[in-house]
Amino acid sequence: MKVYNTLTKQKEDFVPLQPGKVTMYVCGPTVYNLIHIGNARPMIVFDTVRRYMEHKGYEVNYVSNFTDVDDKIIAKSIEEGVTAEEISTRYIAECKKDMEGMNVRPATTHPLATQEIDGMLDMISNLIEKGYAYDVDGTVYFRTRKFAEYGKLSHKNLDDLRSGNRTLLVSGENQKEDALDFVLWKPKKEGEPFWKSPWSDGRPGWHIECSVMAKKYLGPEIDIHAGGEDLVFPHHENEIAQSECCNGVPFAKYWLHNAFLNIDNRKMSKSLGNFFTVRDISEQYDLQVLRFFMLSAHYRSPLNFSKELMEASKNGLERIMNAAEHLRDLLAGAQGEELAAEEQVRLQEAGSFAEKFDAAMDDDFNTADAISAVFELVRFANGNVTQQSTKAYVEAVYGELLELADILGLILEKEKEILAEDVEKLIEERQAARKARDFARADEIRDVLLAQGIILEDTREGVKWKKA
RNA sequence: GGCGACAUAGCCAAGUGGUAAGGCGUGGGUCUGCAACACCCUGAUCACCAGUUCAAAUCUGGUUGUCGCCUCCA
Repeated sequence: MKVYNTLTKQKEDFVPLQPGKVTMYVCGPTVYNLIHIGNARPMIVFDTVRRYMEHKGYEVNYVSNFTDVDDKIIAKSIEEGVTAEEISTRYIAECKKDMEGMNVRPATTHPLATQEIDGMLDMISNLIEKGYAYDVDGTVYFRTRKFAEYGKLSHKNLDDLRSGNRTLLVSGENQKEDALDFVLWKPKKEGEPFWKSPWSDGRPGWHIECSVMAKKYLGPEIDIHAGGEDLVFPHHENEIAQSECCNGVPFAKYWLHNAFLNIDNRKMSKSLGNFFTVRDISEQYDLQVLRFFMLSAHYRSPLNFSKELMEASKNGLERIMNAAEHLRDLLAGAQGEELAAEEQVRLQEAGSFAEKFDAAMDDDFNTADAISAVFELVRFANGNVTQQSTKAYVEAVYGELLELADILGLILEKEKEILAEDVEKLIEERQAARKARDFARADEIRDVLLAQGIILEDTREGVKWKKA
């Protein structure tokens, strides 16, 4: 399996630190509002990475934080006149709902920054002791010049960064020894939440939390650290500095970053009015469609979002769902526990799609290519599985389809819904009318049900219905 | 200003040296009372120019264009 490592700017063979096990840390959202569809991309992409790793037999310890102390959360709490905790608790719950809708599995651990303050105090103290950090009037800064490898992840020329650095306007910032030094701890302002520390009553800087949580839950050295590409600098660069100076070992072996999601080829922003929350999308689409859409491009390519593309994704996903449903129908009536000779041959062909799928995923998680293998399997199933097929054969093909879909986090099984009694009666009446070749009445009933949001389809296996 | 990415059919999107996957959409056909599903058929020489090579979408150089990071940001 090859993965693209931002650190080395190339695809590398994936070799975990411990055979059979993968430790993975993914930077999670700051919970000051409903998550937007941009937040959803790393969630979906790295959830898929996790699923594929597990499919390959790895035991994955997956940690993703919620940042629950931050300027924006405080601003929101002041705006609403409630505590910061109330804001973060609310939006963590909402985020989990959205994740469920997108079929993003809960992490092994979802740590909260506010629950890890002690660990942060320890790490900051350690960095000060070693000379990697300094305290100026209660604010603690990381001394970037002391860490020779600073910049290795983002491949930046630090002198350019320094000279290009804008004037330090923020009060207190001019106390820094170097323009690139960043905050580990900052004193509270009036009315803000705070914790006691040797330096001041205050709160941690943004970067320190991830270093601490990754270490606590995964250890000082981890396999994969992932997040959005905007986090490469400064967030992940700073994490490396903190963790490696504190722990004395390389922090993460592989750094994975997803590209941004754009709207009409522009970055999503509130000021442009092209800002969508996952919740907005869920009002119009099953969030599975959003997931399918996100996986239709490679995670390192920018992806453009639009209504047209969502429609296309919806139709494409429906094709896969239709095939699965068709197979389920065939399975219900199929006989024969043993494959026919011809079926054994055909099944090898079907298996080639799973091989193609794995080959695509092995190549830096090429989900777009993997999806094409799923479509090829769908076409195979639509054309090669019939009412004459043995049960063993139908099961094998159906099982393969479900397995591939599950790696992508797509749920093809539908819960059986029960129709109201009067609707059932109308459907029966329509079947009778069709038998009597009273098509006018049959079509009339179909229109009546359509108005109720129920679509009827007459198939070889009988009448089917679905919600519009 | 510094650094970087990308440019493949109407749309989306794979494809890093050997002659263009897949999906959506369009049009035609088969099946079905019709519709839907499904199946078959339908489409590109890969931004432009030059070079390397027996051979390039794929390598090199240049041009044009789009985008991102350098500041909170997934």
